[in-house]
Amino acid sequence: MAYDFASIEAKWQDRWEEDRVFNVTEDPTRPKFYNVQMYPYPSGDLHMGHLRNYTYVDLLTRFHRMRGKNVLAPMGWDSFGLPAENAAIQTGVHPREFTERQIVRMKSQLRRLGAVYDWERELASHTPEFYRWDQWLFLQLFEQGLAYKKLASVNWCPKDQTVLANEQVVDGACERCGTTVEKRDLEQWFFRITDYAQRLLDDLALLEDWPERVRVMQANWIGRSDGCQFRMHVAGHDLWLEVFTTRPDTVFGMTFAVLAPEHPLVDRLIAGSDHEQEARDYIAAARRQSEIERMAEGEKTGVFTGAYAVNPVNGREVPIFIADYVLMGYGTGAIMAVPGQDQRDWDFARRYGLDIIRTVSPPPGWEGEAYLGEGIAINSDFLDGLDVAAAKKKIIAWFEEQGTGTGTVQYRLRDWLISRQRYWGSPIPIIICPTDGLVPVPVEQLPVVHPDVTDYAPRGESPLAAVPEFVNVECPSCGGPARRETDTMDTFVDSSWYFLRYCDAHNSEAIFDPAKVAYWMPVDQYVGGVEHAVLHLLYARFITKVLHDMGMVDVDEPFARLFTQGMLVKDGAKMSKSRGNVVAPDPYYERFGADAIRLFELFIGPATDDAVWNDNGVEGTYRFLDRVWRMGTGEIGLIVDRAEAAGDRAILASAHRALRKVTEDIERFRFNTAVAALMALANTLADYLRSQGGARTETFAEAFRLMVLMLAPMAPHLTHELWERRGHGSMLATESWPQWDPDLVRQDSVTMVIQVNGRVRDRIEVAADIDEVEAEMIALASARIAPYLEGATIRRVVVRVPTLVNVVLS
RNA sequence: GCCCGAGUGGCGGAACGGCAGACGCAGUGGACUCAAAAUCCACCGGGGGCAACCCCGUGCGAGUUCGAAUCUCGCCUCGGGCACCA
Repeated sequence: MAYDFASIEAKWQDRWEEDRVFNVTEDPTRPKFYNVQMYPYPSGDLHMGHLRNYTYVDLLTRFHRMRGKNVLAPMGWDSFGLPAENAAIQTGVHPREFTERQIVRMKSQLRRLGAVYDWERELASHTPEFYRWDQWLFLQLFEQGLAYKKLASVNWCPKDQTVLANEQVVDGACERCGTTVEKRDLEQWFFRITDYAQRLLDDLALLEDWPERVRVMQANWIGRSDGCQFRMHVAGHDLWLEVFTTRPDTVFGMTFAVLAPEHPLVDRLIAGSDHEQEARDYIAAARRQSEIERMAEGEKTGVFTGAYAVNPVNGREVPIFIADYVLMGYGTGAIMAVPGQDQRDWDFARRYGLDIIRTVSPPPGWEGEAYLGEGIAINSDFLDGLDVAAAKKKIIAWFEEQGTGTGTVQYRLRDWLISRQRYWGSPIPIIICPTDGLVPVPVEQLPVVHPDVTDYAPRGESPLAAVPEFVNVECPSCGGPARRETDTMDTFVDSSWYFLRYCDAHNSEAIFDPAKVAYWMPVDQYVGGVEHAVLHLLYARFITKVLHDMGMVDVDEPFARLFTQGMLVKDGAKMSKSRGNVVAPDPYYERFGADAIRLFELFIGPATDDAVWNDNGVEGTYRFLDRVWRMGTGEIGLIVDRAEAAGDRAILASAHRALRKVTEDIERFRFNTAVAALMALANTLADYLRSQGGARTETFAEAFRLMVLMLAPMAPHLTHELWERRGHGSMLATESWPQWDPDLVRQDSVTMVIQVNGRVRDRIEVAADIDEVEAEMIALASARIAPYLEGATIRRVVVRVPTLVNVVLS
């Protein structure tokens, strides 16, 4: 009888829902397990690559549930964002309608996989019930000075007609559409994430159960540099130039200084100088270029200002240049240039014929250009003879004594730009009043809801700006006429706190009840793609810390354990709609069923690694499941009066060993080997059945029962049906995960390998508790190794009981 | 350029410093069948041998060790992250 997966799947998907098996509440008597998958953008159809992730999370939900945990597995939708809006531009369909249709579709596909969630906590960021609290959160940050608006040079995507956060610019292009990003000076809203830079960096150390590479990526992104900021007098001007350097120890080697083209002092330095026109042309050219164009030049270019800076340590006057290799956004936008110890300065000095002075002695035989390594200070007056660290310390102390400089720390991290000039996001709840400035929308007026518009096309400002009844309001403070802010928030604002909202998803009085959050947080297991290593994961950590500081969340870090799964690859590329290499699951559902798909997704390779799609793989796991089904549903034919046979203890032992392996493998996210262990067990049981002439003994029934329990989180439909049919109970999902019996797991006899000079020459079955003397005796008595011993001298015998003896001959 | 990973059969991959290739896919041969599908059985890294067996083999080259896919060093290749960040 073939396995009728279609009706079995439908039956159990209904049962899990009707019986509310995975709906949970706070229960202080049981350990909790908060299991969250990064909530998806509702893009509609799931392909095999997506199903891999959903299978992992669902397996964890079911596994931990069976282990007695109070498991919360919620699901929601990251449902604001550009795809719905771009679809609206093309079709005129309201983004809400489009989005909600996609959600319905995606939900049915999750159900079809057999993925279970506490759907009563479902949330979607595009709903006023949700984004009301986005806006509330914004106002909290605003009150604390953590949300602010400023004129800044920002990244602008000309295609999407909106600004982008630094984190959303990849290789100088828009992360979403790939268009080269431009720089524009615009008034924009920022979150002051830089206030948290040090804590975000320090607390990475607490995240022991995060992948190392994600922590490294975040640390690099935050980019702490310890250095020194000092000021230099501009000769002949009443001006001082502030520079930042990480190598203050090399200050005696400064032969010029450089300002970024956007530096505010530039104007005054060049005014009236012989070089004024040349400098203005250069600055204008630099402004026209994007950052990647600037970099693509390769050669470092610049222009002399005509002014000189006075090196505070030796009074030497050095020329001040303007060059676009110095960035306004980092440090002070001005540097001291030490070509002897910095390759970029070296390149520039060579091009413009500037002096090069070495201040750190390179090792003998050094033939490179700028020397960046360790060494002893030279040509540096009172620093001479010191190593780099000591020289840094001494020169910083010197600057501090003089009052012209100080040791400082710089971060690469910039404030998070959260304004977007688009429609489909949370409106920023601010009113701009000519008299009172930026006035928060009173909390009781939240949410600020999108008005419907007829034209979604981006025009450099949000389509909301075209709706007078939305824009024109009374100032809540003075009652005078005012305008609403029309920018919406970056969707990463939504995703930086949604996992808190799941804890109390329907609270209409507050963002959440801190007591409920205290029960569920932190997220015990967070699962998602590594592409979020610096975006979402950094923002979520930041917002959690802000809420922690407000006393609303007791934890300081949101995600105790992070798992970043590998991607599914086909034809040499990540499976994705845009690449056109997706494999749709439908034919596989129809031919092999959800459990076979799930099992293949688990089996395909290590969960952390990218895996290559194989068209025949699902059929393979289907064959395995079908074999299990046939084994479990054949005539039971229990031999009750049968004496225990030799193989009985062996198959029980196999089942218990598999149980230990499967348990440990799941705990370590080694799902592929867990599946392999179950396949091996099924093979063992099949061999046993054959040896018994097909009769199902009680021993078989027990071993089989264990196998069904182990398989339950992986292939839930089939195992639930077998469990019920075999009379074990009506709901496998709530059964306890079995415990292996150490007596059965223990091996009585093992294969001992006998090597001669490290090469295997014989294998002998021995008792597992054999002692070293006996092992050596047995080994040396082996007929197989006798020929090797002839005429040779035994130099040494290495014995590792009970598995190995190595006879070393001279 | 800097910082991480990873290189094992035809393929995906297994392997506490101790039997390389578990498990599966593909393939080959066989059983069942009028035939096919499904299922079941056997084989399945390369070379030699009738065989028992032997030799070679985990990207390349050294090293440590009784013993290395695994540890160390140096290369090569691929993937990822960062990148005029002073």
